Amino acid sequence: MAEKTRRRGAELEDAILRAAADELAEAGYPGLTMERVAQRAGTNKNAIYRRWPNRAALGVAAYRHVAEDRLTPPDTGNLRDDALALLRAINCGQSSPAARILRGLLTGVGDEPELRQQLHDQAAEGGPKPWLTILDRAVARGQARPGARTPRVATVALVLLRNEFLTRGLTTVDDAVLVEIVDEVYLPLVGA
Amino acid sequence: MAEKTRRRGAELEDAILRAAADELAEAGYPGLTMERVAQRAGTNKNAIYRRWPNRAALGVAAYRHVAEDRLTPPDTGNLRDDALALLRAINCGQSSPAARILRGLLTGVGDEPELRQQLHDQAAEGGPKPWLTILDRAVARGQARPGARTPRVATVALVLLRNEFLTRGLTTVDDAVLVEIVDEVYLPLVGA
DNA sequence: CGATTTAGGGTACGGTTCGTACCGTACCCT
DNA sequence: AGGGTACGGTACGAACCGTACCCTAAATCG
Repeated sequence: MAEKTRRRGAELEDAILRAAADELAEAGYPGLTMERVAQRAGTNKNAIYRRWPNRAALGVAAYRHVAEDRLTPPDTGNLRDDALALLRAINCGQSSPAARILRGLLTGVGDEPELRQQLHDQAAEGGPKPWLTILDRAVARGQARPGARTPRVATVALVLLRNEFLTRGLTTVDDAVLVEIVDEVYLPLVGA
Repeated sequence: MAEKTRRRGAELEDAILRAAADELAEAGYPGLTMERVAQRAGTNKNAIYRRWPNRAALGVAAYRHVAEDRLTPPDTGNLRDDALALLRAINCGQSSPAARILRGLLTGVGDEPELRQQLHDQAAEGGPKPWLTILDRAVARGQARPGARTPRVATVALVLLRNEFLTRGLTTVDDAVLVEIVDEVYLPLVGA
């Protein structure tokens, strides 16, 4: 009968999250179906609903699994190149399916502030940490003013890029836009 | 029987759009249901699907119907107050229930690039024009550098506020956030 | 003024998906 | 060995989308 042993606990949970992440990558959040996730994970909806209360929660949890690859902040010795490298990594990089997924999640989470908070915190494209890192180095080199080291200021370029994704509905933005964001906004904003 | 004459054409279309806009304002895009719109408009889904191919198209059309009021840029004689006034007008949405609807649509219209394009073109909280207007006046007063008069730079505050709406899922942002956006980002960016 | 065309009203239906409930069974622990 | 827990399978109700069908009011035209 080729019966494998019945999975339990963490092993099964991991399989579910992996299946959900695959579905997200293939069909995006609108295509994330509980039944298909269950089938792909070789289990049933029961095991899913015992862990997450609804589809949105599963989606957010699975997104965690996908977007695990943190951006490692570049260190070119030049703030402009660092910022461009970060934007390009988000834009072209492997996280471009992640952008689509994130967009779908933002639409689907609805009125659940807790899930939105999770998305916003850890979320999206590495969060504020890499930006604060490159800013710290720039301040040390005298290329940025110390007052710029706040999350709001540091992530302005990220927010502008995200805005391009959201309003234009694209998964990739023209490189000239990245240059424009850096040269017209980011450097004048944080520069000394 | 108090039978009113059967509505047709533009009259019925107007009633449907009005009902859809009301539903959008109350429950947001996820709560926009064809059957409820039909019931609220005193008709049935038939009349709706004869005019719009699907739910998303109806949502965008309903937004169009109520989004006429443009923001008139304030003129306080002070760039900081002008910018705050614009942000507050968008935030409170008192100028238009349309703003709230737009937020719901932006978060709710998922993977339909055509509709997203329509929203982005015609809409978006007044667009860059009022921001360019207050910047022009500020430049004339010596409160802003001339190079800041580009759409990308001028609308940074708007984009940051929109980002708050989208990532936090709120319909209203705390006023302190507006002040932070203006003082930490906008003024340092455009100031001379 | 009567006949024809058009468009709205009412309703039912298929398909899909969410989320829940029930029941039998394999696994873990003591 | 025995019990509690968690998994597998399945069926079900509810909501919603989009479509189909028939009937009727209204506009249009001969």
